[in-house]
Amino acid sequence: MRNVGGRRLDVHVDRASDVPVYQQIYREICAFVSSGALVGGDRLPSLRQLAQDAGVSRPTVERAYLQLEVEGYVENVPQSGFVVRPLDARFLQTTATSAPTAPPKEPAGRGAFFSQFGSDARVTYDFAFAQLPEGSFPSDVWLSAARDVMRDEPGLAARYLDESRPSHLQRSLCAYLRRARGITCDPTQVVIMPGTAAAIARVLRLFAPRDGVVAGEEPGYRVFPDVSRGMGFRVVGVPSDQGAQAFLDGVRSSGASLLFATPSHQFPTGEVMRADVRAGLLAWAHEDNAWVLEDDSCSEYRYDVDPVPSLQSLDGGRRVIYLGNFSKTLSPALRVAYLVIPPDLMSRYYDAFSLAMTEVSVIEQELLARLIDGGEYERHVRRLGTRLRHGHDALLDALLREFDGTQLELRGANAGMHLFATVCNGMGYPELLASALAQGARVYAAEPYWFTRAAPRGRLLLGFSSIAVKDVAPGVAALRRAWFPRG
Amino acid sequence: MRNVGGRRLDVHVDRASDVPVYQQIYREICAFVSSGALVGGDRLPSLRQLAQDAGVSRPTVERAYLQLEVEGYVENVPQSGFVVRPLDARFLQTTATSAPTAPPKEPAGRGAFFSQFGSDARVTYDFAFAQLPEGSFPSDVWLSAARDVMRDEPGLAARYLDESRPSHLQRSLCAYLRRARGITCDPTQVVIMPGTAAAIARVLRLFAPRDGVVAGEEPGYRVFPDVSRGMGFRVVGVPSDQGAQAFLDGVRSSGASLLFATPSHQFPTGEVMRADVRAGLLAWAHEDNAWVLEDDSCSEYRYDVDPVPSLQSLDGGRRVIYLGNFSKTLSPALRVAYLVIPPDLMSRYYDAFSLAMTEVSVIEQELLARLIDGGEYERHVRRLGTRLRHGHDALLDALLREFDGTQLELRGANAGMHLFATVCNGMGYPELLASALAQGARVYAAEPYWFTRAAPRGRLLLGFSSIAVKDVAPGVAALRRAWFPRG
DNA sequence: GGGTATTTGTCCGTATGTATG
DNA sequence: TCATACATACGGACAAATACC
Repeated sequence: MRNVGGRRLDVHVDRASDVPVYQQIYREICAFVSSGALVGGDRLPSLRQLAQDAGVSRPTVERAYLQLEVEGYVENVPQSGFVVRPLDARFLQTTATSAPTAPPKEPAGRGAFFSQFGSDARVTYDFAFAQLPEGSFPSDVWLSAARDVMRDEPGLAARYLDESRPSHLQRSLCAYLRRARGITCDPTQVVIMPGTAAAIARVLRLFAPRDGVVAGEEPGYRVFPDVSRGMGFRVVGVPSDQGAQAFLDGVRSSGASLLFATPSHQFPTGEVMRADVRAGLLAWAHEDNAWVLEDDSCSEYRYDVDPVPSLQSLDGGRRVIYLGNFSKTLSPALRVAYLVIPPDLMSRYYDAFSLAMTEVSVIEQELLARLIDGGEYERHVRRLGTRLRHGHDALLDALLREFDGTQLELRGANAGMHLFATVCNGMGYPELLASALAQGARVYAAEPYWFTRAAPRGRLLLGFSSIAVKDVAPGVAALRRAWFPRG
Repeated sequence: MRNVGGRRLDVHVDRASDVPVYQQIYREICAFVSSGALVGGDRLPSLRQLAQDAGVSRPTVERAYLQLEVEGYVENVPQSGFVVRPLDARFLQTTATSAPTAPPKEPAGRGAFFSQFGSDARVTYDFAFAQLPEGSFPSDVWLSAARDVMRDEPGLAARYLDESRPSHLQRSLCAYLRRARGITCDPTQVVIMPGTAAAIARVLRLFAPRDGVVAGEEPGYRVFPDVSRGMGFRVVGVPSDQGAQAFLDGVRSSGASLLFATPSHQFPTGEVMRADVRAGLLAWAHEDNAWVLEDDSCSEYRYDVDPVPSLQSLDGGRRVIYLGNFSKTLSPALRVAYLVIPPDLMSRYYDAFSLAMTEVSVIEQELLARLIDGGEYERHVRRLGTRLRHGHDALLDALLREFDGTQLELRGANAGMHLFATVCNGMGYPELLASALAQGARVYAAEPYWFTRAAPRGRLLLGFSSIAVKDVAPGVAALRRAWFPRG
């Protein structure tokens, strides 16, 4: 056992430093161990010795040694001294080598993908399609509900959630879905998830890996095929833009055990799934023991008639997994979605997720539940709906005024937050977007929503939810100048 | 084409009903279609005809017909009439059959699992081990930060998040982890996840399905093996309670490419991973091209020395994936955890999650970032730390007073939120818990934290984080009465 | 077979009670 | 408290399709 107490251990203390003295001593000895200057079996200098050598008080050294002992660098032999433990220092990072590494490069295209949704100085007229109007979030009722939660439930934040009983939000959503969407279910069937993608992934977990094929509307909400493929499923695209027969044929021949669909407001076409198609879909699900994952997002906004009923309500919730969220009504920033699991899937669900804890802030859950119970949520949705209708009417008017039917075909009017347009001027997607941008207007390509076939030309999304009503007419005029300059 | 206009369609309107007249008409016709009373090709009565028959005005009928048309029950032949579409009604739920189904049965044991964490009238002294003190959540700074966010960022809630740049919270956490835990990373390496389980699942997604074996400390945080198995991994348990050599041997022979570990505060034993073991672990990771998932939860609370450094900092973040959360510092109800992905895993990460959107409320993220930036977070953690120390000291004192070393062995003192105790009275787990409960005290079995081997007898968790200090001494006396009645 | 009367949907507005802010 | 907005129900004028003479 080498006794380092013999030769002097060179510990330097800088009293001017911001780092406490005991930490300086601790760090230097750590560095000696990492660098091999101190090796296993070496004895540290005695407390008094080092205190004297470094010119500090004994308790200061003691504190450093205790830290070293707790961390296991040294062993404290009672009434004898501190002995360094043997240690394989080859891969220990010393301060010298811990230079900041270069930030990892992100893949090409990622930035472009996200920044298309970001702000851009060149854009005067942004026909964004899933954003809410600036300032539409009900901050005041939100904050007041937050105050109430903090006052009424002081223990909520401290406790781990007790998931043995349905939560307040599960019960509130169950009642809301019953009166608003005709959904019949028990609160235990309601699952709160952090966003639609997470909800889709959870549903897919009930199917992997036995049933390898799933189907989704094409064009359709892109997240479904992306998540499915990421989890190892094969995804069949069922044509959602070529009529009822093509759709049902596609479903029947898909061989899938799960179909993702948006019956009350197809994304991106904005159309309603006809009653006969719904009936055919349910017949398929019942006969082939398959399931429909109904994404009911945006069903709240309907400007000519009442909201169309959910597929789940037509089926009595037997073969339909229901999926909704708050992204289009309160805020996409909330990241809250909810599933209703059919009774016959619940045992599968419990097998996989019986002990899973919720992944959504319990505080925000309680808050949401109160907004729903108190009726503030539905009032807010109604108010927002009329606001959106003004944007819808303005956009539709302007488009019909500036373009004729041979130039622009429109689908999905009277609902949602966007129109689905086909521009018939022969331009490809990059050209359509770039020429609009050159006139100060931003529109969005529908191309990404095809995922197994090539997208047809000229399909665009024109959102009316976040653009100011006064900007709609000049924005549409800009689009006409961009696409039909001689018109 | 049958003309239903000929024979009268029996539509009854109840003017006393709460249901609007137009909806009553709509519903009745829907029911006729579902039941087959109206079939494909039938013509609906004309607007005027039905209006007269039902005794309502024409626009009312018009409204019902428009709803039916939008939903696709009928086709509108312009200026001619409404024709019913053919439809396969076999699986359409009619109102009669949609009786509420019985709530699905949950599996046995689920309720028991969760209710062990719930409240229980028999419990006077609850030594809960992961709960925070009632009222410890900083409601006032939270609410005031919420107000600030709503005021300063009115657009935050309306916009979809732009993930092309690191978020505020990513940057704040990066700086915090650097100063508090010695972590060197770029903000792009920080991933915000909705809870620890979700974070573990995301890490595992980087390894599936090529590397089928993962390893975890045993006993250890139960969520890791549960999530891993749920995702199809084989989990090897590495003994964490049998000394350094057994642990390192276990790691080396595991054949795993990922090890889950809690170096700064092993769960549940509460001990610190010694420096020599850390060095050996890093050597294994570097030599075998394996990765360590370091769960640094609870590292903030250390009552004798400074918090012990993270394994990630010793490694320079090369082979260590760092995992932290706010469950033990702010609130488990928040459901926020964070990962730091090593640079050499980032390309794999981008491959899988490049386009993934965050799953944590952006509002809460902004709020957390402000608490961190403003120093309120660290102040809160310090304040909570001293409060927990009082509980720790009281519990340790009481245990050493009531029990002697042959009756009760203690581990993991001076840190965390619980002590790891071995009761040497020959009782099994049910008996230990039940006898304590009979005296009004609740303690927690460590049994679930063994997942490949049988748990040894008598290991318990005694939490000191949420019990009132004044209750500690009588609670411990109750335990002594329960376990050593003659003592 | 063409003009006309009738039936049909379509579009315009208005009144009223209720809920909202 | 009161003005406003909204949902519901209603009536008339118009135009296209159809049936009939």
